[in-house]
Amino acid sequence: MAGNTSESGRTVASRLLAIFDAFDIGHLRLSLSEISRRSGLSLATTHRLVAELTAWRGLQRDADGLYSIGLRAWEVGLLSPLHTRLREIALPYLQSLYEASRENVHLAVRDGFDAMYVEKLAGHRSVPIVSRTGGRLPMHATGVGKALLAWESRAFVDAVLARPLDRPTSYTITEPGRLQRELTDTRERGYAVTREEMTLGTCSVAAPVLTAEGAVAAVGVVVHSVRVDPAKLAPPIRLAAEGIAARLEATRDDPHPGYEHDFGAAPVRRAAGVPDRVDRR
Amino acid sequence: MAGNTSESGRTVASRLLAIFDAFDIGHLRLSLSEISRRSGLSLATTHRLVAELTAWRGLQRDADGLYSIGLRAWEVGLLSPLHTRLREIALPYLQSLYEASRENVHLAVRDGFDAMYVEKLAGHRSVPIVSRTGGRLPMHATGVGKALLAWESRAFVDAVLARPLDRPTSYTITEPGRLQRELTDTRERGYAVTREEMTLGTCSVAAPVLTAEGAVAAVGVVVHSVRVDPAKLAPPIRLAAEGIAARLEATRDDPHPGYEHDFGAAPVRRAAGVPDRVDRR
DNA sequence: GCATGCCTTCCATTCAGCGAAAGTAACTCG
DNA sequence: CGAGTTACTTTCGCTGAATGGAAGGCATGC
Repeated sequence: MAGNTSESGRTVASRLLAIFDAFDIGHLRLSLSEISRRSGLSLATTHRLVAELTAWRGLQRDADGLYSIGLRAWEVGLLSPLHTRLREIALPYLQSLYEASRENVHLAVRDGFDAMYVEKLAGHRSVPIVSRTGGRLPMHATGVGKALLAWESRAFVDAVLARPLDRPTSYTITEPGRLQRELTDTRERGYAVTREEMTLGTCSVAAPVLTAEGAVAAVGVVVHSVRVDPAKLAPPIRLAAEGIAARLEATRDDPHPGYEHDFGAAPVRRAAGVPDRVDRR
Repeated sequence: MAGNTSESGRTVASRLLAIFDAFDIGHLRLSLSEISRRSGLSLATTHRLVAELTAWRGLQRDADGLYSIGLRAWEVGLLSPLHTRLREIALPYLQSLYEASRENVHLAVRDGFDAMYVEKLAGHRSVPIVSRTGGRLPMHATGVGKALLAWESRAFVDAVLARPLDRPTSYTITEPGRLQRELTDTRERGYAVTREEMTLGTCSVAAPVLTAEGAVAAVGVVVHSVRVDPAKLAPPIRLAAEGIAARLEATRDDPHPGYEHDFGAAPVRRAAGVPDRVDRR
């Protein structure tokens, strides 16, 4: 870096991003020292960069001195096409699906080797489950994951199978051969089914959102094992997935279907005299 | 910066963040040159920093060469307490409110001088409105905004009144005196009401989420003007707001109520051989 | 074929960024 | 009560990472 010593070749940008990387779902609030340790940066560097991030409100410092991800980071993240496009288009379909089934409804995409949950609808009556918006679960053990995987290239599936596969329950399918067959079935059937492979007592049915790009997302429903009949559950899910796919194709060039009247498109005010939080102590 | 010439005193970190700032709801997809222009960075610098951000997947480059906010930025943003705590706690209450009213239900916080929408529930039947998750609207013209403002300090309200106030409709209240009185009424009444002040034909009722910290959020409902009776709408909204406040107070020290079983808390895999998107061209 | 716009790479210059170290502050423990 | 611990903040002199101009490549369009 510009400067003194230590790990050469590391850019300032990578250090700044390492600070974001220090946070995850199990570490939502960190002290300065913890950020320093988890990011591998010296305390002095961490201090300076964290201060800069905090001024931008990518981080926020709570009353007890701990840092967490800030409002501005949240705001910027929501500009992702995942939110503004995919989720926006999918939401009405997911809503209908939820209202028809009153069960957990999921929208997921593939990210690396994980299924990443973009949206989750759940009511009081739904089975409580581990997924959460912004969360990741293994592809081979979830409905949406298998739906995504089944339409991936052979090479990609092989890459997945070559890795050690998590086994959250004793029903989880981790044998390459069985999983391969499972994926073939899924593709022929048009939808994926899991039976207690992620969580004991719950099953899921999921269908891919198929566009010219392939399976860009998957829609799934999670229910109690006892009340499941995949064949009955599947048609409305497939319909929702196909509806989303059609809307995606139809609006391919429209970056932001829906917000023609974009009030609030004004540039974000930077700090300058705007009290972030009035001190009430 | 470490380096050549130009605007001295600007840090690398601020330049990196300026790249994020180049995006907003009206500019979801930008070319490299556009990012360069909008951020005020030289093309070479932009190129380098954008490349670094893209490698981290804070940005993504689409098939047509345009950049947008990436999956990793979205993922990190969702670690904000706004999402993991406030929204998580509030969601069941908002759901009930939605199911009871079948109208647009909002959860908002104050950010600077704006009301910022943290969550929005809407069905087909609801009035179509301008708000969106992650969006901002002026405080003086919205239900949730007035609910937040009414419990702010006198000094803060004065600061708001001292600024030029947007006037989206002819019903918008911008006269300081009237707005002050409106806020006093709101505080006495316990909830805020707007009548076509943001959008013609719609009204809203909103209540603050009051904790020891003050009005940390607000819950609101937006309906067609014709079918509105604020006094009837208010009780369930206040109940929801109070429920949320109580849960917030009760879980004050629990950073993440709900995810005891945090599957997926594994550290995020960095790039290294994980195909972000298999090229299917 | 020339102009235009966009992206990428190269490179000499130089100042922003670095970490050690010292300072401050809040607790704990004997 | 003082010594020790842990966490955070600030200072400072050295230096190599970051910078932007320039030049090259590659599309469009006229």
